[in-house]
Amino acid sequence: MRNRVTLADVAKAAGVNTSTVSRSLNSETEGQVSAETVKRVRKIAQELGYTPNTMARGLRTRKSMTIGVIVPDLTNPIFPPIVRGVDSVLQSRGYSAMVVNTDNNAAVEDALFDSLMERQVDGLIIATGHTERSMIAKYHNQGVKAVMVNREASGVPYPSVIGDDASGIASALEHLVKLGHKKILHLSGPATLSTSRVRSTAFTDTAKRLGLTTKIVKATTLSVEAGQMAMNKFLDAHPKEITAVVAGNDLLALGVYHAIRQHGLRTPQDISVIGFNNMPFSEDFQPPMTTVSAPHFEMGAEAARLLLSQIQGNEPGPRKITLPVTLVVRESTGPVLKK
Amino acid sequence: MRNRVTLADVAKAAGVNTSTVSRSLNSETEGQVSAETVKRVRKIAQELGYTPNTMARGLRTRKSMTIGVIVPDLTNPIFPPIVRGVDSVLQSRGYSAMVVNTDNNAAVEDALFDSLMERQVDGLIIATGHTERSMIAKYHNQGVKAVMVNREASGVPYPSVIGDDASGIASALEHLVKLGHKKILHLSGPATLSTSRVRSTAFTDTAKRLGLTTKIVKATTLSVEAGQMAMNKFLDAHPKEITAVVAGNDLLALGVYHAIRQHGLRTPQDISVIGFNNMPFSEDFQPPMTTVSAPHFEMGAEAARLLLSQIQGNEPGPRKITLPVTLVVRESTGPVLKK
DNA sequence: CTGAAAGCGCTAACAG
DNA sequence: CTGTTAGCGCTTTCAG
Repeated sequence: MRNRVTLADVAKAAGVNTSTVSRSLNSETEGQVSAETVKRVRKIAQELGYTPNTMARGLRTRKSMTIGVIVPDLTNPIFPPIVRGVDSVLQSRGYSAMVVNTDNNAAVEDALFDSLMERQVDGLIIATGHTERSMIAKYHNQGVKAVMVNREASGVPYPSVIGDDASGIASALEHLVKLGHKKILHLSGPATLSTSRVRSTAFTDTAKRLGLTTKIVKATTLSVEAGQMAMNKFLDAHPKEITAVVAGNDLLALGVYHAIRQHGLRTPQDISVIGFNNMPFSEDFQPPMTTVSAPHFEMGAEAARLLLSQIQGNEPGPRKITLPVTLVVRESTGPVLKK
Repeated sequence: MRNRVTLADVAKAAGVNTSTVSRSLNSETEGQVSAETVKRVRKIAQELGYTPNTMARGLRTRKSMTIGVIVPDLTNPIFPPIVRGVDSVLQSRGYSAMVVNTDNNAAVEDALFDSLMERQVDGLIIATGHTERSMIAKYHNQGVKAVMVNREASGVPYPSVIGDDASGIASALEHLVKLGHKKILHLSGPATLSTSRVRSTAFTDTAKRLGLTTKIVKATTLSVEAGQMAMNKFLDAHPKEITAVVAGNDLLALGVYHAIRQHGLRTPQDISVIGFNNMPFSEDFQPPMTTVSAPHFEMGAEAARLLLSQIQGNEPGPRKITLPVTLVVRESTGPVLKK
């Protein structure tokens, strides 16, 4: 199967050496060849349908021109935009992305990492929130270039691109306060995720500043099911104790919707709900979700830019890029109703 | 950066030839080496942290162990499950997927295809519905192995894996008829997409069989916006002409929701709506969407299986695999209300 | 400006 | 059972 046309074929047809063909076809070296020859060689290559063999080239140049992108699960709607953002800058620079899913499983991640290394990826974009510190260390020890996205970077040797979660949580709480809410629950994601920790901390800090009465409940994973379960449990134990919940992400918030409904309550009349991420279609939920919008596509693009610059030799240092987020007010939040 | 340990390093450390190391490390050839040597070599490879170089191997074996997956847009929620399905079987067989997005742009697709060829992918999984016949021909002429997924295969030299769209549309219409609907609109996707055509035809056939009064309107793309626009236009021109709409997919159906709301009408009280795909979170829409559920993950997995079998030399022939779909009844459909 | 030659890391005959 | 020898297709000195 596939392309049998090699440099040698083109060389023979053009009556020149393979090195001349190579130089003619590569824009960085075509200056070393007479314009005339370049033109002729290119024409012949075209006619013959020559396609460079990336593996052969990579073997020689020690570059694969591919970037590994590690996500927990592509099925989680925040990742496709990130991946597409990554892709948008990679593609324009001749790179390709190889996306892998860890399903939040350390063993899987380990195997996937090895697989990416075997494929000689030139760098990594890591979007798994819970990556073990040790895993990151392993990457770094092996001299792997990487950038983290949607993940806190503290104490880690790689640059990272994140949304301004703290400010997002703050505006969520301020919005609720304006609506008259004073007793607010935070349904947090698991503490193993850096984003969960950041949002939790921001919640606590802002609530204190605003003088609110708060509760924090942790969900076991960032999923609708976990959110629903945790919220059901909370409502069972503390009915009518809160008037609003700020969820760790939209999936959790959706779980909260379900739990609220299961308890015969309504959103937002009985309990207001705010999500995080503004994932696709959150405007179409029932009710349309008030949520903090993070620029996922741009985060991916920025991460890719950072990585490429690192690959080109620019020492990065553990830089941290924070992109602004905005609260999108829809219909899952409303004023506190008097009883 | 990266792994400097090569076969030669391991060979030297073990006091054997590189070929012995190669044979020892590869499960298919380890039988050619004494068990003792295998054990020793593997141990040393392990200690040295040897990682095979896929590019070197691929150059030699003429296999990249990577599969190109061509989708229109990863951001469309039906594709992540397909990709994960593909991945699930690829991974277990040592292959990796390289996913690219065409954005339904022929020029982009062309460039992406070239890029995949340069990367020496061993095969293609094509999930773009509108791929030009000529593009497919190009693939085939180049001896590229491929399987199509979620796309009709007629007249095309590749096997394909699709959902049983016709039966899905039929059950949708039967469901509506049971609810008393007689005047039904089909909001179809663009005719350039094979799935749109199949569903359209099925709609017409079934409606005739059921003796229904129908209309068909075409949206320009499979998007919420296009669906909304087309439906708005229809409602402007023909208010109260229909009591239900069967949309070409969930995105279109969502657009229909919006248009219905914009016209001050309600779903399902004024107009019932049925989508297609049962995309993630369609149960959380407002209202929860009645839709035809297609087994996307399994479709991807099956496509990967077919492709791998083809790569292993099993002549495929233009086979077509149809997976069953099921109507999921939720709250966007209801009985016709008397005026 | 162009050719010759070497070699990236690996596997696959071919010998022994 | 193991070593020798090529060579996959390409880029890159090094000569000229």
